Amino acid sequence: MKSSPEQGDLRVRRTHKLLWEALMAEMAVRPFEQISVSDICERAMVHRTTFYKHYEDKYALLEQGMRQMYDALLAEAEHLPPSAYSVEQPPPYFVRLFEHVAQHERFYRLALGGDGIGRFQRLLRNYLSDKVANTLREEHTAGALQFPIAIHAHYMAGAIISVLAWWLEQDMPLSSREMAHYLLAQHGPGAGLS
Amino acid sequence: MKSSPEQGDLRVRRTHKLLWEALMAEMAVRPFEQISVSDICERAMVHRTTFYKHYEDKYALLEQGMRQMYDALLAEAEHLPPSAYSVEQPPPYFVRLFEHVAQHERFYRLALGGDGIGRFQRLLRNYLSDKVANTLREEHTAGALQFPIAIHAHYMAGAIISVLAWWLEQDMPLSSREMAHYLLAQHGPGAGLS
DNA sequence: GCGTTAGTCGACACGTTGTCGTGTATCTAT
DNA sequence: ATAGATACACGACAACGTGTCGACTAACGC
Repeated sequence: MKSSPEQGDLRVRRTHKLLWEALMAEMAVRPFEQISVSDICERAMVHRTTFYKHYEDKYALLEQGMRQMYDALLAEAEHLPPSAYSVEQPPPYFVRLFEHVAQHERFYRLALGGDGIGRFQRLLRNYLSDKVANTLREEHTAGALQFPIAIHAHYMAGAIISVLAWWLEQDMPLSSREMAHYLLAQHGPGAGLS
Repeated sequence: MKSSPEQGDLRVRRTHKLLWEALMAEMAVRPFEQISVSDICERAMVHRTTFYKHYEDKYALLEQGMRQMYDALLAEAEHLPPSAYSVEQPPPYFVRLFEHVAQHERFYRLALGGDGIGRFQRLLRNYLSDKVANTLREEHTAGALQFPIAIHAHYMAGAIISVLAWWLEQDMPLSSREMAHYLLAQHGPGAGLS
């Protein structure tokens, strides 16, 4: 119990790390579809048979990485309600979101930039639209709805992701706080989620 | 000049059509990445060598189809300004947009649904954000900007695409006019593009 | 009708994929 | 520290998709 085992076998963790980083490096050069398992293994200096002992194919590897990034986001954000908001102070939830993206910049550049990773964008969009929908439901429980919550939620989710992508593409010229502020400013006061 | 040649060789047009429809049919079943040229040719009943005489690979085929859909959208929408708008009458530009998507439902289901076609979404997002940005620039030429036009434009573009995707996924429960109305209603009056 | 061109056919070398069995290094638990 | 389990490396393998070739046939446009 002297050294915390962190988790599992050291060799396994190393292999996973090597393969993931090799994939990321490869994706920075050419699109995912035309990266072969051989390419990944060669760069990772891992034998190809070893790859197949861990993943079914390259999609499984990508899926796991995506999943981990997604879980990290959930862990950071689950205790932050997106509703707490005053006009001058940008809501901590959205600030945190931008910080999270900045922190994992390399991954999000691949996921949201260029042709993007459709699968991850879908995951993220569903998560955000759920978050927004829940907030909307809490806010006007008795208030008359001018339009379906679902539309509003998907509208916001798409907008957020698009702005995130723009932010990354511009090499993050504004701070997370500024971006969070602008993001909600777009929506206008009194239009919900304010 | 009796029968209008439409364009070019009949055989070529037939082959293009067959290959494109085969690809669409195939994409309705399995994701694009794991569709082989052989699959497409088999379904299209076209010899594989013929495929390679027209396209470099399956990506080229997809690209051409995308391009044609995109050009069709431009042709329909270029003479419709997105700005002409009164609160009760939804703007013709957005109504037209929804109608266009409904008209080519099968393609847009593939492009925006599931994992989507990242490349096309990127094309569409850039087009929409340009459109929005131009409108914004015209509207308040002298008005003080509360936030960068670029952010606003990308915000709107992402929102529109996301709502379109939702609409298709729900099997289009609302009319194009209703959707266009809701789309702008989200944004709230006085928040630009109104 | 005649020349041109698209399409078919079979075959080829090449790279990638996924899966073996065997041997070796390295981790975990006692 | 040692013994047993397990991850990894290695080489080989068949199966498949890819992209290209030359020669033959069918269909189109003028």
